[in-house]
Order: sequence, then C-alpha cells, then structure tokens
Amino acid sequence: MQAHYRPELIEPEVQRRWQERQAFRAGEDPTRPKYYCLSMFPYPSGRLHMGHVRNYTIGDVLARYHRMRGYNVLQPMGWDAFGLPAENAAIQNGVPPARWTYDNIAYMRGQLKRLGFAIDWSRELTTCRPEYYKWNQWLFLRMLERGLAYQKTGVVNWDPVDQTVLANEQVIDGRGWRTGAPVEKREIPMYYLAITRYAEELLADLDKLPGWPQQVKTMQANWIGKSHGVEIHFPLTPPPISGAGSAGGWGPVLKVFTTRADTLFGVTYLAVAPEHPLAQAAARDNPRLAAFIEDCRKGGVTEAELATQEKRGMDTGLKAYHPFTREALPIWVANYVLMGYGEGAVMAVPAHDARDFAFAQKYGLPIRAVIRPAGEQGGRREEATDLTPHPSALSPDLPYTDKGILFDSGDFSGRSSDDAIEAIALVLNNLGLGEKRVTWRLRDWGISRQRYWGCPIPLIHCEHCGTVPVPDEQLPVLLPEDCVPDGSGNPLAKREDFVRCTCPRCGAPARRETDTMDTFVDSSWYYARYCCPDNDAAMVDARVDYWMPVDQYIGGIEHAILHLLYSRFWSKVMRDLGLVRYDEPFARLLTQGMVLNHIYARRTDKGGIQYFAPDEVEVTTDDKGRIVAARARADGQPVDYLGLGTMSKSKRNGVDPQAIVERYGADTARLFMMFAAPPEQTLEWSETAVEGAHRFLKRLWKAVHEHLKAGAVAAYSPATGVELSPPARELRRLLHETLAKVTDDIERRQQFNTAIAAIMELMNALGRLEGEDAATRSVRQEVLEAVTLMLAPITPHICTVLYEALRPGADLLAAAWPQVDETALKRESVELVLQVNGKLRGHITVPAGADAAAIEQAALASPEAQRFTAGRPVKKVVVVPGRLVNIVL
RNA sequence: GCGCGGGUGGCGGAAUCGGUAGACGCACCGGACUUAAAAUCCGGUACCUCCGGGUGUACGGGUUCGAGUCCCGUCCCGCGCACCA
Repeated sequence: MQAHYRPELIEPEVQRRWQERQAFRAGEDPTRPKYYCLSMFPYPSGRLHMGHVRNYTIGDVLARYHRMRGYNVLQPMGWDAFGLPAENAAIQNGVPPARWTYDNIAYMRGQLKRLGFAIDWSRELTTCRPEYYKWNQWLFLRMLERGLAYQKTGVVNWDPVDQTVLANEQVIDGRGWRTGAPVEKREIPMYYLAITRYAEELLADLDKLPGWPQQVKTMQANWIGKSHGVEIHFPLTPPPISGAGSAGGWGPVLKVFTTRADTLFGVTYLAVAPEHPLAQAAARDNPRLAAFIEDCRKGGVTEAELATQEKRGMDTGLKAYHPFTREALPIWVANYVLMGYGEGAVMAVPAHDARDFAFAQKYGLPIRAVIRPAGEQGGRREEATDLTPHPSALSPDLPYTDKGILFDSGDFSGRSSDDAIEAIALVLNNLGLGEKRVTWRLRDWGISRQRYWGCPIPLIHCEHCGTVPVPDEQLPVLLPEDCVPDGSGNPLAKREDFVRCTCPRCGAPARRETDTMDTFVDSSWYYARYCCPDNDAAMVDARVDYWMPVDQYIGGIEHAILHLLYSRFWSKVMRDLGLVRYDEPFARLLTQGMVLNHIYARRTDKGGIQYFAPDEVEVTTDDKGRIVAARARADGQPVDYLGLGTMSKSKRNGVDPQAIVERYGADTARLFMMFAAPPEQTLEWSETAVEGAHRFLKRLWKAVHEHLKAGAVAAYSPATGVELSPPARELRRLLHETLAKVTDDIERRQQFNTAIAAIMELMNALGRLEGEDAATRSVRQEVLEAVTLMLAPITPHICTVLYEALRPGADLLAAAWPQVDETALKRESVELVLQVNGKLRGHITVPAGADAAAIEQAALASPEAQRFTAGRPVKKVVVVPGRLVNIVL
C-alpha cells in the first residue's frame, strides 16, 4: 500500500471498478429483504450545489449501510427536468430549454458519479422525456373521467406590460420582475385536481407514518386544516315580525363560516371578500365601492402578501340581520377576507378576534364583548348565572380571543364557549339559519401553468364538441423541444404546428390546450416509476409491488408540505385506480436542513444591492474570531457582512462542490457533510472544517500503513483465549462500545455526526495504545478493520483500499456490518457522580451490580459527602443506578 | 400576518428517557521536529475567583432532590405559505 493518502488516485480507480462490476444495479429478489432508499431528485440547474451533496451523501450512507446489513438495496437517481429556470435561461441566452436542460443533466450526472454514490444508473429517468410525461397525461385523463380533474377559474399574478402570468417568485415587491409594472390579480380558467376529496384520508393517514418527523406531520395537518364550526346564515331582508322560529321563508341570506359561534352575540358587522358576489353586486351602482374593489386587485396572490398587507375595507351600504337579535348589521368589503376559504364571508366579532378588532378600531365600528375568561372569579358553577359583564372583558384586555364564559348573549349567557357552540348550532338549525359544518383549509390543486417548459395538458378544444380529452392511443401529446421563449405570453400558444389539430370526436379542425402541468405533478410519482422505468406499455407494473413503498426518503425540509402532500395524494389516486397497493409512498422520512454560508453585499449607487461571493472579499475578525469588517478584493472598498443565509445563486454565497472534490476528494467532501451538523439541522459551510475532515482521513490512512509495516496479523478473536494486557482489553471494550453506538446512530437516530465523533475518539484511543506483541497487534488489527467497515458507508473509496490492505483478497462491497462482542463490554465496577443538593461534589466507584442501598452507603461514606454534608442531617438520597447519587440536605 | 422548527465556549456542534454541560472537530495558544517554513506529533483552551469555590445553555418567570432538556411569557434566526424547485 502507498505510504500517503492520495484520493485523486484511488477514487477514480475504485469508481471504475464499481462501474465495471455494475455493483449497484438492483434486481427484484424476493428471497432478501428489500430496502428502497430514495433521495429527492435534483432540478438540473447546471451544477450540483452543496444541498445536493448533503442530500445524496445522507442517502448513500443509509443505502450502503443497509447493503452491509444484508438488504437488497435500490438507490435510483433522476432529473426533475421541467420548470421555470430553463425558460429563464432561454430568455437570457437564447438556448432552447430542452438543450439547456439536457446539457445540464449530462454535466451533473458526471458530478454525481465523481462523488461515488451507490446509484443504480440503469433506472435513471428524466421527467421532460415523453416516455415519462406520457403517464402524467394518461393519469390526468383517468382523473378527468372520475371527476377528480376539472376546470374552474383561478386567480393569478398578471403582468399588464408583458401580458404574462407571473410565478409568485417573479413578483418582487408587488411588481413584475422584468417590467417593474405593478402586478394585478386576474382570474383565468384553470384545471384543478380534487385533492380536497382526499383531505380526510390525507389527515388521518398521518397516523400511519411513525417514521416521519412529528414536525412534518404537524405542518401537514395544519395545512390540511380541518376545522369544525358552524355555518351561519344572516338574512339579507328584514325578518318577518311573526313566524319566528319556523324554518324557511327567510329570503336571501349571507352565509358565513365560523369556528366561534359562541361569539355570535358579539357580531357588530359582516365582512365579505372583494370577489364575493354580494360585493360585486353592491359595486354596480356604487362607483366608490367599485373603485375600492378594483384597488384590491392590485398586488400579488400569495397568502403571505395578503396576510401582511394593510387591512382595508369599505361599507357596501347593505345590511344583514342577526339571526337571533334581528339587529341590522352593516356588510363591509374587507381585503383580509379570503374568497377561497369557507364562504368568502365572515361574521366580525371585534371583541374576540384580533383582525376584526384592528379593523373595527380603524373604521370606528362598534366593539361588543360577550366572552369572559372562565377562570376568573373562580369560574365556579354558581358564576354561570351571573350575567353582569366581567370587568376583564372590557376594554384594556380586548381583544380576548380565548374561549371562556358567555355573557350578554341572551339565553346562552353563562354557558361555556364549547357548550354554547353546540346550543347555538342547534337553535340555528331549527330556525333554518345554519348548521354545524366541517371546513378545510386545503384547496384543490391548480395544475395549469401558462408556460412552455412543462408537460402538455392532453385536451383539445373543439368549436362543436367543447373540451375533448386526447384519446389514450394518441398519447403522449409531444412538447416541441425547439422553442425559445422570449418572456412574453406562452410560447406554445404561438406554435401553430402544436396548436392546430383535429377534434378526436367530430374530426373538425380544433385547437390544443396550451397550458402545461405544474412540475409538482412530475415529482408526485417518480419514485414509483424508478421501479419500472423501461415499461412503455404501462405506467407501473409488478416490480412496483416489490419495491414500494420507499423505505427511506431523504430531502430538504422546504418540501415538508407541498411536494410530500401532493405525492401522498397522487399515491392514493393511483391506489384507487388499482395501479398500486400502498396507501402511503414513503415509510420513513428524513428532512435535511439547509446549507448556509456568509453573505456579503454592498448598496449600489442606483439603490440596488450587489452581492459578493465569500472568496471575493477579505474579512477582518476581532480577537474572538468574529467578522467585524470586510472589503472587496477587487477594489479594496468595504462591503457589508449580512450574516449567514442559505446558499443561493442570487446571494452569490454558494460553494461549488466540484472545487472541493478536486481539491480534497469525494470522501473528504462526504465526511465533512456528515460530520459538520446533524442532518436535520442547518449546516454552516467552513473551509477549515473541510480541512479537518481531510486530516482525519490522512491520519486513518497513516495508522493502517504504520500498522501493516510490521506485517500481517489476524484480527483478535476471543475464541483464541489469548490473554490481553489491561490497556488492550480497555481498547477492545471501547471498540465494541463504539460499534454499538455507531450502529444505533446510523440506524435508529440517523445522527451521523456523533457516529463519526465516536469513531474519531476510538482512533485517538488506538493511537495511545502501546505494545508490539502479537496479542496487542491483533487488537489493533481488529480495531482498524472495524473502523474501516464503520466508515465504509460514509467514505467508501478510502475504506475500499484500506480494507483490502488489511485483508488481502477481501471485498468491501461484500463485507457485512461488524458485530458487537457483548463479552468485551463487561465491566467490574462503575463510576457514579456524587451530588450534594444537586451540585457535583465528586465521584464514587462501586461494583457493577451494586443495589441502591449499597450505592447509598458508599456515597454517604465518601470523603466528599462527609465534607459537604458537614454533619447536617440528610433529608433524602436519590440514587439513579449507573448514573449518580444525590444527597439532599 | 399565520403554521412549523431552532437559539449551548471564539466557531460548528455533543449531552439519545429530567441526572457530570461543552464529547468530537475547527480556530487559537504553548511545546517537539526543522537551518527555516509548511506538514506532522504532543499539551492547553467556557467565564469569574480571595483557589475554598462561585457562575454559566437567547431573555424573564415556574415545576422538580435535580432543568440545555418540561411548563408559561418575551426577543431573535431559519423553513413554508399553494405559479421557485
């Protein structure tokens, strides 16, 4: 073996051998347990970024580990190849999106191979290829047949200058990114998938996912947003004096949904969304109102933008009548009411809702408190008849948004909020003015995009027959690959050769739908297609039953809601069509944190902001190493340090993995990624820490080399009965403790940083072991073999070479994960922490099997206990076996 | 604004079920080797201290024999918010 670690020599050689053997090609083998390890496929943006390296290294460690544990492992890779960046690149440099995308894929595939991931490349798939997207279209048609896909209007960002729909990302401070024109909302026809029909199951089945982070399940549950409430009808005409109590005969009503029907007597106005039919009607003969509603169209459509904009409203002049008190209530138009949720109208209770409160204050609307905290004045039962408003329910404590006890609420006063909600719903129901209802926050999935670089929606518009689905035998509807978008309109609509077609139903000339599908469609089922990428006759086949569900899915936390929810939905649709058998596609999920780096920028003369890459600036640090100043290398002028942020092109703080691999090798890049932080946390880039990882590999190499210089030796085996020196026995114990910890860290905890730290500690201990006798050398061999095997999933190249050096003729790819020798773990005595009143005062050593009484005895007898108790009486002694003793005075 | 996370030495992080705070690594300091430097190896490194000890896990409170960990409140940072992927 070479004396020096030369990754640039060994890594390509090891990779060449893997390729030659097709070592990672996976076949269906029913005799072995399968392990489908999937990392989220990349968007082919041009180059790999550090987030990819992190993602795929985590996946590779788990894949290689499970291979060593005897699993039949599948780790595939592909390309999420449709999307906006390809069109942006086309606008910028005139290259067709297809060409740009395929070139990027070729380059990035090379980068992935250079990192040494154990990927089955024979299953590679690319979503912009017709053989893939054909099945998007096919499944869309199945959904259409079942009413799961349908058309309705939706609101989009409209750039009035470019006459183009803008993605949310393309709206910056309410203006179009290219034109700078104020963006408007516009309603256009779109296709939707009825994900809300699966809302109940998508929510309930979260409980079937014990392998998912609780955080992600909570986010999804909140996103689906099941809420139990009451739909209340406010009559729009004055109710008849007599006949109250009889259902019906109320005339037109304004429907609202509320989860807080208990606050009904606190309603002082009603508010409807600007798009609400009532608002539209009222605006017809009210120019000021029409202007206000028109004004609400300004700005983008994102929820964040709507929620943070100033709350504004205007009285429509219309009235609705309180179902119980018959009081006339003004109806306002308010920009904070969303048309898409509930009924697009709310009953406003300023005293008990923060948004209504702010709105009422702004416009001088009345505020009427009707709920007081239950706990106050004891909250005893007799309080229930006390109808006087509690002082705390008045001004300074408003709005009071928690539940409590009702007052000033007619027959319902004195009831608790929950009781009152039930009772009010019942009475409303009897009056025919409302009922209990379940509402969801989840909306149907709008998949139409007015863009070129996506999967065509397989529909044809015919003058005579209307919208007609493309027949299955005509699929796929091919996307022309030679378009060059220019930033205005939808390029597909300008392609007569694409648009012109004949109606499949009547044969008359017709026009193709030019909208393409949301790219989330592509990524909603690619995991299933990896199982059978070569099947041109069916979307999926029996091989899916073998591999699915994915045993381990790994990807960025930023996908916690949308991508994962859409994939779950798509799976359930495929299941209900009889295509697959699983309910949930991903059994275990690991959401990795983002990769951060320092951000430097400078204000430009024009008021813009200019970013500097970290290697373009020179930093000054204070004596504690903190960055206090920075200047650009180019001009020597100061730049601002903006702290840490996720690596991104726009902030120019990305680090190219290519440079790191070239400089230190793939193993160093992989080791750093796994060591720098636990996978779920953000990771801060640090070049010096990369060097530290590299140093460790050099030390490991040297340790094996030094050990082997004295000749080959078999690893220690307890079966030989050879007596070991106490230090050698200690090291063996540490080895097997480390093995147990590393196994647990990788498999259960998925905390690779602590696994690596434990291995480093073991190597440090190995360095301290002296002695060249055969027994000691055999322990050293055992440790080095085990370390090589434990690191093999993380740094496979160096470990391949070291393992073969340690065991000539052996094959690391066929090696099993090492076993813990339980006999090596035995201890005769244990050290316990001694506390007095919870403070650390010393340590005591007791026999390994000592019981609590014996430990207490030993603790009280120790000199530290004598000293710190100083004869004071001992109140109690807490003994935690194996850990500590606490003497309480 | 709403939902979900996070905040521990100079820095990244460790402490897995409420039980020794700071493992491991980086940086820094000192030493060895060297003509010298790099590389490498060894040692030290939370803060204060009257050297007994005391303080310390964003901030303010609470529960407990014992809190980085649990509870309440506040501040800051990150992710998501449905057309970025």
